[in-house]
Amino acid sequence: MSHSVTLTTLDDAGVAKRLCDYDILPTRQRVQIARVLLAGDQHLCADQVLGKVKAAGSGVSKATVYNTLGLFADKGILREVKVDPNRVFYDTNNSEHHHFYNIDSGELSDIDPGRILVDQLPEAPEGSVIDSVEVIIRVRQQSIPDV
Amino acid sequence: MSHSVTLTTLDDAGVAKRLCDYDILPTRQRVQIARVLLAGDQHLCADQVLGKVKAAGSGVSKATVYNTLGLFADKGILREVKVDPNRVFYDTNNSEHHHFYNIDSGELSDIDPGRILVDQLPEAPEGSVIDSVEVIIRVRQQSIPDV
DNA sequence: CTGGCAATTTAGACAAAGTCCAGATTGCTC
DNA sequence: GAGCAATCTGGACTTTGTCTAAATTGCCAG
Ligand SMILES: [Mn+2]
Ligand SMILES: [Mn+2]
Ligand SMILES: [Zn+2]
Ligand SMILES: [Zn+2]
Repeated sequence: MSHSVTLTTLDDAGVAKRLCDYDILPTRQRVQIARVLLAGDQHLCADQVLGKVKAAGSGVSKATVYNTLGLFADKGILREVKVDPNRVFYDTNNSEHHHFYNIDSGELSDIDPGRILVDQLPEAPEGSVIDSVEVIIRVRQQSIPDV
Repeated sequence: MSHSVTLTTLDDAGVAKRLCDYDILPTRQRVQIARVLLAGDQHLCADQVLGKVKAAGSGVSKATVYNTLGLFADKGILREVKVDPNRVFYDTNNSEHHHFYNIDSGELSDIDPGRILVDQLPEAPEGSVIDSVEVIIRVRQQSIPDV
C-alpha cells in the first residue's frame, strides 16, 4: 500500500477511514471534500475545490472549504504549495517532491523525484531551524522559433 | 564595480543614471522609489515601499508604486520573489540566488551563493522552457528545547 | 429517549493586496 | 505656447481569504 492513495474508486467509508487515519473527524462535509481531492493526484486551489464539491451536488460552504483545506494541511493529508502570490495550491501528493510552475498557464506539475538533487544544504540563520526545502522551476510556454 | 550597487549615498542624479542604464525613463516618482530601494540590499513588499516613500516626505500614489515595481522587475533592476501567497517581495539583489523564508517572522534572507547547489536539473515539460529555478528554504523560529 | 454541550458549519460582513480606469499632470517638440 | 504622448493619481473594483455570530450536528449522561 502506497502512502499517497490515488484511487478514483474510493467510497465514503474508505474516505472516512482514511480521514480517521490522519486523526480527522470525518464529518459529512469533510468526506465530500476529501472525495473530490483524493480522486487522484492533483494540485487544486480552494476555489477549484469549492467548484468541484458544488458540481458534485454537495452543499458545502466557502468557509468550510477553507477551514477543511487548512485542517487537512495541518494534519498532513495535503500539502500547501505557495508558488503564486494569488492563491495557495493544495497538493494531494503529500510526499516530498518539487514542482514545475507554468507561469503562462498557471499549471503546477510534479518534478519526478530523483530527477533533481539539492546539495550542500546551508545552515539556517541563527535561531531558526529548517522547516522545508522547496524547489520551484518556473517554466514558460515555448515560443515558436523563426523558420 | 559590482552589478548590484548598494550605496546608501546615491544622489538623485546617480539614481537617474542607473534607471537610464536599465532603459527606464527617470521620472520624479521613479527616482524617489528607486532611492528607497537602492539604499541597500533589501526584500520589501509594495506596502513597505509605499510607506518608506511617504515617510521620506515624497508624495507617490499607491498605483504608481505598484506600476513602478512591476516596471522595475520587467526591466530587471529588481527581482520578484513569490514565496508568500499574501504579498510579492521585491529584491534589490537581482543576481541569481536563493532564499530563506522565516514563516514565523515573515523575513526573507539570501542564501549565500555557493552554499547551495541544485543538481541534475530535469527537463521542462513538453512544450515549455525553463524560466527560472528557485530554491526556498522555509525556516521556523527555533523552539527552546526542554531543560 | 432527551436535554446538555462541544465541535462543526454557515452566510455574509470584512480585510489585505493588487488592478483598473478616466481624468489630471508632466515633459517634450515644434 | 499649443499639441501630444507618457505618466501619474484617487478611488472604485476584484480576488482571495478570514472572521463572527448564529444555527446545526453529533454525542453522551442521566
Ligand atoms: Mn482559484
Ligand atoms: Mn493578493
Ligand atoms: Zn505536487
Ligand atoms: Zn534576495
